[in-house]
Amino acid sequence: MTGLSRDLIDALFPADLAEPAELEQRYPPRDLPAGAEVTRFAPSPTGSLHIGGVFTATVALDVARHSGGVYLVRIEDTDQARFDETSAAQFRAAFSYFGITPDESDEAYGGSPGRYGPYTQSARASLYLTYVRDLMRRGRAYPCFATKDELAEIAARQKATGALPGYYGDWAIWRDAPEDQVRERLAAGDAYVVRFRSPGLSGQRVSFTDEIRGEISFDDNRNDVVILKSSDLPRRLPTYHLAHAVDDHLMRISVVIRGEEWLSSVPLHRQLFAALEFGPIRYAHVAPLMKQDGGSRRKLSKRHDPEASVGYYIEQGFPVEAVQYYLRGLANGRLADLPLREALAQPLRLDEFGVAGPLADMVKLDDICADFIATLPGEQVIERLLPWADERDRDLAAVVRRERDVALRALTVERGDDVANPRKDLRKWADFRAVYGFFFPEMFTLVTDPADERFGGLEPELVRAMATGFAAGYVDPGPGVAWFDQVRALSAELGFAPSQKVYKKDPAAFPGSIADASAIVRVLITGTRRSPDLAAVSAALGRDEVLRRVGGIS
RNA sequence: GGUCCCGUCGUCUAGUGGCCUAGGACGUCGCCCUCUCAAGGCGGUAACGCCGGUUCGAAUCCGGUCGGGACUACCA
Repeated sequence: MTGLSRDLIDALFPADLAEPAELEQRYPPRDLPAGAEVTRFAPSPTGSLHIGGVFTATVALDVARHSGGVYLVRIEDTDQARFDETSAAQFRAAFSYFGITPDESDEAYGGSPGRYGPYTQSARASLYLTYVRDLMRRGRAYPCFATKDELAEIAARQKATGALPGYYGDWAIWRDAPEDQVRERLAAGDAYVVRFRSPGLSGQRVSFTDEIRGEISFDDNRNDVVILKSSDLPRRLPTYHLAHAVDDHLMRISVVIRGEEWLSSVPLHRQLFAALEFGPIRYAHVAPLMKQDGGSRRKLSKRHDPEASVGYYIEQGFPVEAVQYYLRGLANGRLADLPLREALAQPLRLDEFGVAGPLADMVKLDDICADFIATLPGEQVIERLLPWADERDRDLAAVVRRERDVALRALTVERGDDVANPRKDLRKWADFRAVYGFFFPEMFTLVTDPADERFGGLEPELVRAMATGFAAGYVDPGPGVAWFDQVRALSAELGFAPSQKVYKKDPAAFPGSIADASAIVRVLITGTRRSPDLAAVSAALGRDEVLRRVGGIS
């Protein structure tokens, strides 16, 4: 393990690279009170954000904020082939929608650039090179010229002989290659990667503490993993492993909160930290959100599940607080039993996390959302609805703005401070049009055909008689007025059964029951057979509008 | 295949040797209320994966087994 000579190594790198010691000074430990945590969320820019990302980011942000620390966003774009340039805008929109704006990040992501930037890995390329060179100079990393074919062949032989897969031991053909062989390939212009010289011995165990899972032990890493990608790529970028070590150290992250899929890489990461002479870092591995798939479950996937993308929540207009409340409940079960406002204010605790991946339950989310919106005063419903509608339903936004008073009155129907059991008919802003649209004259189509199927197949003459009679004797709803009595009386006059019970006893004796009779009025006033309380709707609509609607048929 | 993680009602969970004939929430079913919905009230349904052991006593501790998941890339 005599390394390569210094001049050979240095010739591989730009001459103006900083030394590790300089970087230590440029990015000094943060001046924060004891106990303050520095956390980060590090997504790859491959399109829209995954809801699991919002989950992890929420946790990271919460841990930082509640400890008086810093939460930052770093973009992991070392895989230039998968880079999607729409990501920045989508991420930023998602952060802002879910209220998880970073303290520090590149400007495009909503945070303010701090002194630990840049916060995008491709812009940090020379930083990684400093450490790769340093590792090589100290014999802890080496160039590897193995081609894809050679690697495939090694893997095949390992499989055939039952050997453990990987690039290690005798299989690591470039690990101790003589210097002249390296020079020869270099001179020939062959492409190479840089591999970490793993100090791990086969069979050696290592253990560490995960902030969520507690004590965990693994076989130590023995693979000489690639830390710097191929020299024939347009840009010399590191793999995730090296980037993680360099960035999280230089950004002075105190606890790495990331997906569970990284758990088994921790032994490697610890070797890297040690080789790089970085201080220790803590880890918390969060289980992924799952989706029921037939008899088993799998990770919620952007490809297959619309609810995996944050775009879905934004488009549908799920209220942020409700989504946050749901997510926090999944993180710490204790919070799911608290009222929403309290649960949102309570700190998330890493050691209270469930270790198994929870199933994302959209039905439960709906319930939480409906509950939440039901507690909102009308003014606030409108205030939250409008920004959503401006983006997703401009016609609706225009109508609600123009007729704000109508919207406000509509939102007093069976809801509001004085109502014990408010209606829970809105789960997300996209529901508004369907549920409340009929209140707005401009969005309401008059029902003019007495044979309309919404009347349920009643004789057109009967429908017309009900309409005319209702209009003729119309009494406004008000205090002390039993508004529905006028419907009841008219219904009896026209021969309808006074109740479902009576009607069912002898269906032939009546054209229908009071339910069918009131449906006529309901359809005329609201356009549908299912609506909130008619008296309350009529009060919100006002006498003129009610009569205009009922008059559509006579 | 190997390594690791995980395993309580359909779902999220409470539960850390006796308070457990296993509690709550969502769902679901039934009833009540009722002019239709949305709600609301009341009630029901339903789980400790399995097998051994330790113990006076186990959902809780141990071993095994089965099942699920992650990783095993020059993707992150």
